[in-house]
Amino acid sequence: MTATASLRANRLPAAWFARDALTVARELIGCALVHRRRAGIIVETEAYLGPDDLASHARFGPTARTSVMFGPGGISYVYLCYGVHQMFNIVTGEDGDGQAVLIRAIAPHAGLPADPAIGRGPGKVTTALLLDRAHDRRDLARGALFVASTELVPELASGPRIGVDYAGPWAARPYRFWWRDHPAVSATRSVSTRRKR
DNA sequence: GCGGGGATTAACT
DNA sequence: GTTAATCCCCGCG
Repeated sequence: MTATASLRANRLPAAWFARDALTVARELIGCALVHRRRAGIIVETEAYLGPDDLASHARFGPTARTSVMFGPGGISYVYLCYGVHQMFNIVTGEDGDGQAVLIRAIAPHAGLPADPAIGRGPGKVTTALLLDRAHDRRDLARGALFVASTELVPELASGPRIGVDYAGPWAARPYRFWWRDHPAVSATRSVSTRRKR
């Protein structure tokens, strides 16, 4: 059995994503993000809570681009940032919530060079896994793109999200989560820490 | 239509 | 620390 085939047996179902973005963002750390024969361990995420969250694309309500965020959890949301980089997000919560989690960094796991920089940063995540906007609105409960649980038990840290200084009071809230001291994390700024489970 | 800005990155100084 | 690359989306008219 190949590495990604065994991960497939641990694919997370749609119901796993039908929870609030903060919970999903925390619990995604240590899970595997898999696309075809490539897989990375998620080591950094950010939660975006809904239309009230002034850092979120959902702040304008559903639009042609962001309507997927207002659907049920477990669907991908991929968009282009700065005209250059593709960002991979997972919609969470119930239909109508507008919540999502951005995957900011992965550590190489299968089918990738053993270089911690390969998935360090949100634009690098999509490059490493060969994802682009063609993978927008995919159902992660089916198909070649999915998330799988692992036996890993990361030590979690949290702090403010990156690059959202325009979001007023929302900018400082600790909605970013990462695997503490992991070499594949894109920034090392630490505000608080806690242990998983 | 038009204009401003952004959930970034790498390659500078 | 600063900046260029590069383009779609959104809000407004």
